[in-house]
Amino acid sequence: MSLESLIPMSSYAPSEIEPKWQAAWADAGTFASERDESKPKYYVLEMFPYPSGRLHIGHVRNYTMGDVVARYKMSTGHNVLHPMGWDAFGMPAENAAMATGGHPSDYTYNNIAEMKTQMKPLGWSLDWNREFATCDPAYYGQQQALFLDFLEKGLVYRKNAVVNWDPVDMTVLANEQVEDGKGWRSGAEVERRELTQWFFKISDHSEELLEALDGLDNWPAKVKLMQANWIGKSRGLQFSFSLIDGPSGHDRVEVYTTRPDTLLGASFVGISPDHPLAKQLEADNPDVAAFCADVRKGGTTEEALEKAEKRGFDTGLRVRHPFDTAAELPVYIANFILMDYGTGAIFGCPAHDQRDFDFATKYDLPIIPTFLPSEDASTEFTAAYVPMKSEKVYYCKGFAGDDWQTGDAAVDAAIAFCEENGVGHGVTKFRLRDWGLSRQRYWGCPIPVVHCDACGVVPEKKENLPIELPYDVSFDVPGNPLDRHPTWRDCACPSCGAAARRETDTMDTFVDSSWYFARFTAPGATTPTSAEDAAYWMNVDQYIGGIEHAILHLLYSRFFARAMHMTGHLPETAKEPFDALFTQGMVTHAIYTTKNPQDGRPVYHYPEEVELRDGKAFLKEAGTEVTVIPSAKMSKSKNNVVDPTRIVAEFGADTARWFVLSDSPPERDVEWTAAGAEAAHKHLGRVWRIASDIAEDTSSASDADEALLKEMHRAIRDVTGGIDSFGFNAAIAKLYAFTNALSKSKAGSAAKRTAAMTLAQLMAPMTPHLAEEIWALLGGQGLVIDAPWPQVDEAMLVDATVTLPIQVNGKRKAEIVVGADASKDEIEALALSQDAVQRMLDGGVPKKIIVVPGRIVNIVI
RNA sequence: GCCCCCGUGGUGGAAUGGUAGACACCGGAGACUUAAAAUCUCCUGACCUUUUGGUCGUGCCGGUUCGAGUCCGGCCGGGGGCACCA
Repeated sequence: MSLESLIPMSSYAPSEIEPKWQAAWADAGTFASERDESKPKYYVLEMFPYPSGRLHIGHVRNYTMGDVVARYKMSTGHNVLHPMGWDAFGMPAENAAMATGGHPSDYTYNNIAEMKTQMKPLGWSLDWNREFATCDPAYYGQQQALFLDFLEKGLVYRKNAVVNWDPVDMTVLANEQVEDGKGWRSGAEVERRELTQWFFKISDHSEELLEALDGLDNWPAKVKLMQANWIGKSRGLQFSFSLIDGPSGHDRVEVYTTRPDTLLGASFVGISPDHPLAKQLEADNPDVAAFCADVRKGGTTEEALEKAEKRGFDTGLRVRHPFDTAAELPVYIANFILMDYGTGAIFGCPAHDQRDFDFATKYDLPIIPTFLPSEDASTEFTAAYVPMKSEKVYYCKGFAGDDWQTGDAAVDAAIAFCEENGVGHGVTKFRLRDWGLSRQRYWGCPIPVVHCDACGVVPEKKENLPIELPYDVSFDVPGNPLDRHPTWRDCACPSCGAAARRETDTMDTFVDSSWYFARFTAPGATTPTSAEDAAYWMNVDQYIGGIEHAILHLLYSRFFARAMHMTGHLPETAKEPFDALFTQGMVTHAIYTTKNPQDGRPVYHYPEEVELRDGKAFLKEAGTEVTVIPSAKMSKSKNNVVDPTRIVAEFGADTARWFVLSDSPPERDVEWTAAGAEAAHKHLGRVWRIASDIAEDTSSASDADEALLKEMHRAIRDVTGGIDSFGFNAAIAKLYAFTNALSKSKAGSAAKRTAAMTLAQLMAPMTPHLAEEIWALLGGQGLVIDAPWPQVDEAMLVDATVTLPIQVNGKRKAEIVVGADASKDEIEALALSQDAVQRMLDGGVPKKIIVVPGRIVNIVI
């Protein structure tokens, strides 16, 4: 035995390979992006992270998907922009400051440094030269400049809006800080309170934001549908009920309805507790005031309002029905009517609206049907009758149009009739509300305006930007530290120079994330964007992020792009900033739990404490059986968070990257399993071994060469198609199949080398380090990332014969192999001659034979 | 409550309306090894059947079609969003 054979054979060692190639890319400046008019540009962007300080496996999946696209586009000759930054303002930093006494700024920048350290080893093709955090004064100063331009253009205004008010902590709470209508710290019952706040006029753009959805061909249909429903365009009738003996200044109640065809079924009028009439009554009547105060308890979310028990207060006031003048309807203040939508007042038709039906039942109001499923009027109503508007129904109390007509037709007819008779007019309304951007918090972008006793609200001068957050603040008491800072609020009025006060509200963090994609095109510009860079790099060709952002972030960004165009910061072509959108699923992980024997409460165990035997899970130390909750969202408190840093240390970045892409379709959730990660690692080791063997192979050409090369071209076709269509899991399945074919092939060394180098190229977007290593091992020129993407030779995809399944009455009975150019008659004859078919026919004649060329034959008997 | 999505073997999943279960995990058998690990080969939806083969099968119920996991209607279950979490 020679000494050499005692030395263990070298093996796949990601800890050596990965830093080496990362250094090689850095040395070559591979990912630094600059304008280059000679190449087509490609801008790929993943939603930037909140710097929590810990990289999450979900981030790994998100950024690896973007990385696959970026690297693939680099290989197809594109000048790729793939930047990274930090969505760095927000509540967690303030909460941390309150909990630990630190400063939000220190907390945030430490987290950024920490997370960046964890991100680097993953080998993502990011251009770190363009990095910024939204809490950098250089960034938010430009955001303040945008705000001032929007203000000047009339895109921003002030009005009153309700917030969650914690009466004990004397502070405004976020929705997530309200639990069951109570403040999360104080436990006090939250009240809805009005404050004057800043708003973006997004509702002016409702129609356009809705219509432009049609042009977003590369957005998921579900996201467009959700946005369309959110914008909520509706056509209806707006008209007034005249008020009988109303308080002074109130002689009518203006209502909006999308179902004017049910007007003769009205049995009450409901107004929002925030309606001017309700406020007037509240001031005069202690009972009304008590009811309104009670209704204002609890949070402000639509969910809370909708789920709350439907309650009303009979004001004693009556209105006259516009058509049935004998009828008087009671006016209720009702807790389920929103002041923000329509006119803040409705009429209730209990027969055709379940909510109104419940309300009428509760307060003993009449239920008057206006249409029925048949002309038989004797049916008793136990629930509201709400057919599809496209369904024809019989109008027993119609006042316009035919007796039998669809709801849609009846609405149109009713609006026309009402307009002719001077009862209101048809109007189009949108559900979309203006975007309230004021936050009564420290850790956000200061709103650059000044309050002057003489001049009112005055915009800050641009040369004074950025209005920086003061560092010397404390978080020992609840509330906004800017409000109680001794000097920061004090300033001179930009208009008259008199002593004035700064606005202490900061901006919603959605503002920060509504234009960062534009800033990445010129992160150092002394204006929000640079015209040349924006023109070259915009739009984002591929945007990737979580489905949880389907509505708000994406809608706000679409609005911002329009507003930035109106103020000269983006070209017209960038009004829809994201050409293609992909929404990826979460990474989940099983939760392992046992019950505490004392109190029966769940105890959560780390995956490392658990071992699996016979399909069951047990605690390693105690041997106790553990309950497994599969596919749960990762949560620190449930001890089921997978730490990418540990995975990279154990298996390498390529394994982590390969696994998060391999098992599930990218738009769906993927469950992280230790077994899956190990399997991915084994496979990469196998690829490495196969390539190493091929590097030393010297066999001559064989008749297996062509089969291998045909397999290779099929792999090129399928992997390329998989990446193009975000079918990463399917692409990886093809790579497994191709690797199996390569491993079993008896082809000569030249063909195998070609196949293995192509395999390296096809794997490079997913496992770039291993791909570079194999490429170098097999004598590839330069870096694999610089090599042009392999091309399919169509001639290599053609097969001489094709296998067709034969069905009888839609069930597969046999299979035939025919020439690729076989005629229909030949195929029919061969299909009929099959034993199984003859048996089924039993001497009879088929009724019909369907031949789908290249696909299937179906014989109907 | 409202809007949107998803549901396929023991598991993750594949499948332009055209052979359901590709590819992988787990499990089983074998090869190699003194042994183990690693690696390699084969098997692996359920039920019936000696082989051959047959029947059932994509959450549930119904429909369209020569043909449905895929399209339509209704239900059940899970997830996302609901405007101050990011």
